[in-house]
Amino acid sequence: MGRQPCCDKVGLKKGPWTAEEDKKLINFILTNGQCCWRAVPKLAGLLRCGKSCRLRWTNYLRPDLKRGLLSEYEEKMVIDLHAQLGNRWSKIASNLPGRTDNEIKNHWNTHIKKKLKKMGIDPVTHKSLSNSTEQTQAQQEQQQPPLQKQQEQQPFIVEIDPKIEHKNDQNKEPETSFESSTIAEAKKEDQIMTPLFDSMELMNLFCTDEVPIVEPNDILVPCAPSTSSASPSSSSSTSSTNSSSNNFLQDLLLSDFEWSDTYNDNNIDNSNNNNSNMALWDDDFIRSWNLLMNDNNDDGDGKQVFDAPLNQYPRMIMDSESWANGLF
DNA sequence: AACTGGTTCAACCGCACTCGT
DNA sequence: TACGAGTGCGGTTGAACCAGT
Repeated sequence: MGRQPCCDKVGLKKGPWTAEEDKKLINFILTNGQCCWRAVPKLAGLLRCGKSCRLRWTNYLRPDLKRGLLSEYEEKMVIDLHAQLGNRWSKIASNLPGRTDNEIKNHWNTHIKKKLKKMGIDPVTHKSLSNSTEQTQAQQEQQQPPLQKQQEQQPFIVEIDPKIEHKNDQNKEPETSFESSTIAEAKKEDQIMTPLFDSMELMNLFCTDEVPIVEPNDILVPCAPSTSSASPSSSSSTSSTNSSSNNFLQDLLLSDFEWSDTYNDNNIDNSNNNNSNMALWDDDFIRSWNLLMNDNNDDGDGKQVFDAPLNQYPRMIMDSESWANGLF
């Protein structure tokens, strides 16, 4: 017996989301939190399937998402995690706060794969490409040692968040021999997390899979003064945990802001709790939400840079006021 | 300016998994 | 245990964008 489609596809809209749809979805989730995705489109007044709504939210609208290309550091993490986990993008993403599996998958396919090939590394096996002669291999290794060698030389070891792994491994995970041996051994020794990098440790404490259900009272915060919105200089840089973003809440006069209990529970043992929170609410976050909250009624002052039919809102520009006034 | 080929990435599709009954 | 609904995941697609000619 075949599975029923996730939704009745008749009359449902497909393709790129419009700003209007985004607003509806955000508005609904902010008001009601994330509930049954199947019901979301109906309740939110969207002609979309629930799956599409979930995807749109998790991959694009979620407030904690970073924007922009992956940093070198993140790229390294992806490569190393991929060496351990293979194409399990969601697991890889769970070790990269603010990044989605889709984003990482795309970045892998478009950037990292090529880079590795250029470096003479097979992106699948993470070993030197076999078709090269030993000599050229040696040359390549001199120029750019394969991953394992790199790790020996400058031990960049991406460790998998044990919380995530243990959680996931409650259910059997078909693993390749390569990765299973690595991970299983690490588990045995119960030392998956080796704090090679403090920032790494910090980052691992936040898992995008553990993003709290966003409750309205978590997000409906006083709107940031427009001056704090997205200075152009803070472009879509990938490392959002800079000093300025660390003061983000203070900048917003939100010192009493707190995450929901769920979130706090997840981070209760995090001595750097503030920092991890900050990572969620950085400049990019404000900017992206500003982008989303643009009102179509914007009075043609040049902020709206997309043509109505295209509705390629990801690239539109606007200010904080529109976020405050446009949606609620 | 127009065309073309390559690149990027948001979104879709279908299968797998989890959970409740 | 079996079944169905809901959700998650990874592969794929296609429209938009970009660079070269």
